[in-house]
Amino acid sequence: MIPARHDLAAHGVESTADAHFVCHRHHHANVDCAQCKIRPLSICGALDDDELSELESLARSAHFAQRQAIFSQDEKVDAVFNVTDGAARLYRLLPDGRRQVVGFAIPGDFLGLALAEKSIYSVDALTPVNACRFNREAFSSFLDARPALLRRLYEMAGHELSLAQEQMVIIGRRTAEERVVCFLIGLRKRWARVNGNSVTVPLPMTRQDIADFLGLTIETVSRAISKLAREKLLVVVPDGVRLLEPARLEAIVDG
Amino acid sequence: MIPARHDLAAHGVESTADAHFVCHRHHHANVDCAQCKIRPLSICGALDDDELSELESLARSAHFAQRQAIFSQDEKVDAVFNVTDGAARLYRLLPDGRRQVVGFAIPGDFLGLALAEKSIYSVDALTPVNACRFNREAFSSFLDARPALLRRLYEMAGHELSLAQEQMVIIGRRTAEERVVCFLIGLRKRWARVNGNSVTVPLPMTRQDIADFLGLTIETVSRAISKLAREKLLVVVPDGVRLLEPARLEAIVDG
DNA sequence: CGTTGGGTTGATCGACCTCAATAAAAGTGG
DNA sequence: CCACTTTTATTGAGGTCGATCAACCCAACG
Repeated sequence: MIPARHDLAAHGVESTADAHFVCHRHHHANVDCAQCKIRPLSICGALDDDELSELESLARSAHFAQRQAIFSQDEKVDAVFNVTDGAARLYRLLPDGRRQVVGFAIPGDFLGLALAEKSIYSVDALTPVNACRFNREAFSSFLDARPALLRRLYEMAGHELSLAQEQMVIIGRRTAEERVVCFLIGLRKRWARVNGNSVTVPLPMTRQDIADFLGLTIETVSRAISKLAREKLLVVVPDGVRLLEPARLEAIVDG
Repeated sequence: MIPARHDLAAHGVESTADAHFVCHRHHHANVDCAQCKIRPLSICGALDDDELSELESLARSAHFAQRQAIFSQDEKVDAVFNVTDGAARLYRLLPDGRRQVVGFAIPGDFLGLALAEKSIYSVDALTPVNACRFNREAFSSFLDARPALLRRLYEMAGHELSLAQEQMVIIGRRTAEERVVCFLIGLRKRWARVNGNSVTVPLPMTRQDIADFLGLTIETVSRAISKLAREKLLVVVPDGVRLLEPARLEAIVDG
């Protein structure tokens, strides 16, 4: 049987790829890098003051409502984004509706890293998202004149690649429980750059999103989390989990 | 139960990471880019004549025997390679011996793309391998002075990333038979750049390697190939398969 | 207060894994 | 060149982890 097929409608989003052109309060506003809390986490951290102000002039602030599309699979990409607030999911759909989430974006993450003309996956907002928007071609040209930034992006691409390979190991060779634990530990580590390393891991995505990220079903994810809670390794809190024994969780994964 | 655990010994390689320092006939020989058949496929294709001769002077020809290690997981990387002949497997091991193959390298592929100090995976030769060897730090410096090459590598990294994400979809959301068909079609497409698009797909890797790439067991891979052969979609030939009906195979995958 | 979208839990089923036997290659040494 | 071993691949029988199907809970919300 075919695993994890579900209705395309179930993943429907409220808007199309270029929906970010609709007007919002903040749309087309310039950005203020000086105030930006996530600058050191993002590509902008690689720039000196002059470069930063140049890049700043290319950037426009953008906002996406929850569930709004940021990219759509197989469609043209005309802008790239640096996420400053909120979270998004990146996923690919098979023709019959099976879905694989290939990643989640949180503040500091760059969307459209490959600068490809067409997106090979869809991205939509899990929560309201604020981002810096760059015209793709303008950004690409800027890059050609700024080897330091290009180098930084190259390093980020290498990092993404290693995360993707790690995810292959998780999906290909780990048990359901291990997958869930890897996911929670990995996500906590990523949030740490934004939140400090709190033991509370925000989960802005649904169980279905987690399942589609881990190659599992929603029921299996739910059961795994329940089991971990029963074993007092974590507690489920609104919109997340609190890890009670990070060390024992780590042991499940690399023991 | 834990899937696909096997003895570490079963994957043992005959040599350590820096075994390429042992002498061979061609070791430390200069390379001759003018004679290189795979130049247009590789990073070198991005260079003009001046740049190429500069890069040529950094390159030394290297040879690896079958099963010899090229990189080792968690160990220092002091050189990167451009494969000119042969094939290699890239894989990660879990502490208990479970293995995930994250990719296969064929002529034209670059090993060490991320230029990381430590390798996150192991690489060893499936067949005798010839490659251009570059000192990692020297290559990295060369890169800083050659934005065009950096850009090319950045694009290659983006391509690798999209392959890795595609592989996530395959492992996470496809059935065993689909995985095997995706693998054969995808590999054929990659060989096409080297061999022309022959319907014969060379398989220098073992069934175990394929299984570890697809998140399956060797038995499941074997059964899937047998089934495809029984259905006259392919025939098994020494060291490979011949695809009899590529169109129907494609249909299994994107139907 | 009915509806709707998540989430949890239970019972059953099946795709793939495990275990086992055999076959076919590929080395190896005499 | 041929026994002998070792490695790799195939095939079968049976077991299991996670999928499927289904019921139910709960909070949000118009």
